[in-house]
Amino acid sequence: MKFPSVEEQLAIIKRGTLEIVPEEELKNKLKRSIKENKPLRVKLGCDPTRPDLHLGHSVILRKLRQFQDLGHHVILIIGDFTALIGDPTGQNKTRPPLTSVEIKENARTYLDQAGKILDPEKTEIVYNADWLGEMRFEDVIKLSSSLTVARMIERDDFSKRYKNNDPISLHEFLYPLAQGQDSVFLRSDIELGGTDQKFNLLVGRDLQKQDGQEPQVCLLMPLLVGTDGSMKMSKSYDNYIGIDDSPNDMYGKSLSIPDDLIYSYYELVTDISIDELKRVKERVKKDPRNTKHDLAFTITRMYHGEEAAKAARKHFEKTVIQKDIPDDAPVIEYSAGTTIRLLDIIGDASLTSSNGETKRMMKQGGVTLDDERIEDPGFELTFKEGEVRSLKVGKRKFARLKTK
RNA sequence: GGGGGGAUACCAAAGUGGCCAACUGGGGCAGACUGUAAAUCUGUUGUCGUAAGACUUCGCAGGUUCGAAUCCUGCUCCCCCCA
Repeated sequence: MKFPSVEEQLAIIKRGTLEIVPEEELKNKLKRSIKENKPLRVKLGCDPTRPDLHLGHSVILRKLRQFQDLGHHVILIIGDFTALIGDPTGQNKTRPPLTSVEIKENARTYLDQAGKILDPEKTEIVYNADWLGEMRFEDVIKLSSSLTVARMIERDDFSKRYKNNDPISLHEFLYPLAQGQDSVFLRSDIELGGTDQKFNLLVGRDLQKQDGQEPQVCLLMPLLVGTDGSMKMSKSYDNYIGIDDSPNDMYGKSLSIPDDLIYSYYELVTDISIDELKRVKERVKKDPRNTKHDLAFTITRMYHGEEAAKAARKHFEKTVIQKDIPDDAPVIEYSAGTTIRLLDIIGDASLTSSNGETKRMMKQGGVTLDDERIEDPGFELTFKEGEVRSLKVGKRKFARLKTK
């Protein structure tokens, strides 16, 4: 394997990266790696508590992929042991512990999804229970002597919880130490993480130094802002675009981001070249609409391929712009002569979660049958031979009513 | 070990015997508008019922009362302060 020059590597590594601590050390590591023809060990710990990956996670995973493409060695740590603690970073509550069965299950789905971004052939996967689970209480005590309480509680998340009279369990203090111990064990050269992970990653440096190792370089990626345009992308805020989302959802959700996020999405979650990125910057100002549509297309194509992306674009134009019902709407069949209330059809097909909700939607004008608003909850229809009607409930639920 | 406070719908938070299916904010949903599933504005937000109305819900289990989220008893869980 021949490595590109330090400058070329840096250009790629720095794309979208918020902070490199410290950059000088990274340069030295890269230089040495070229000289000795030895790949750097790049580490990412993942938390198998919430296995549904979204574009926010993809920012870091894609960065890892870039390291792989540059020829470096990537190690993905499944935090099966640390999941027993739960990363307190940014949390306002103690996390509920998971059972080991759940953790295993989650780890598998995590790897499945991460495999869409990383090169699975070149990824070393390790489980941190393998070494953390072996430590003796004595080792843990020694480890915990390297951090002071003052340093822990000056962290924003902890100090807030403390002030709010929210509980902080002692074991949560151990999380950064456990994560740092991973770096010691794996002798990592670089660790990736979101900016909110800065504290945890820096602890790794301390512990490595204490162990007599050369400390790792910390590479901090920005937190991707979610589709709501204000908070970080997260499943719990429901502002996320999932890696497993359907092409239609992916396309639609991508379009819903505010315009001023277009550039950073191109930078952080797509694979367009650095040159193209420069052009995007100009284009956003002149033509936000099409730039955003292209972004949605590019993202959808990355995860579902060209054809699916085209179909998703068409679907969006049809349903959202023209407010038509899509071709692939589910078909509901009743036999000829059946007379039934529309309310019951919607209920039977579970297009809403209760009859109350259906009625509410009807009252608010959200239920349409063949382009005609149905506001009367008692509305009945009779199925006639050979008839097909289109039903729309709310913005995004459709069905075709057919006579059997 | 001692003392104090708390548990209310998806979340936060009012309510302290009938006017409570429960104020308000966030979130969600719908409508209008828009290049957009963004922003904004408006409406809506327990279940069943076309409706009238009925039923279930305020940590859990009992009790008092014509009537309880609100009062009493026991239980569970949580937080703070002092040591």
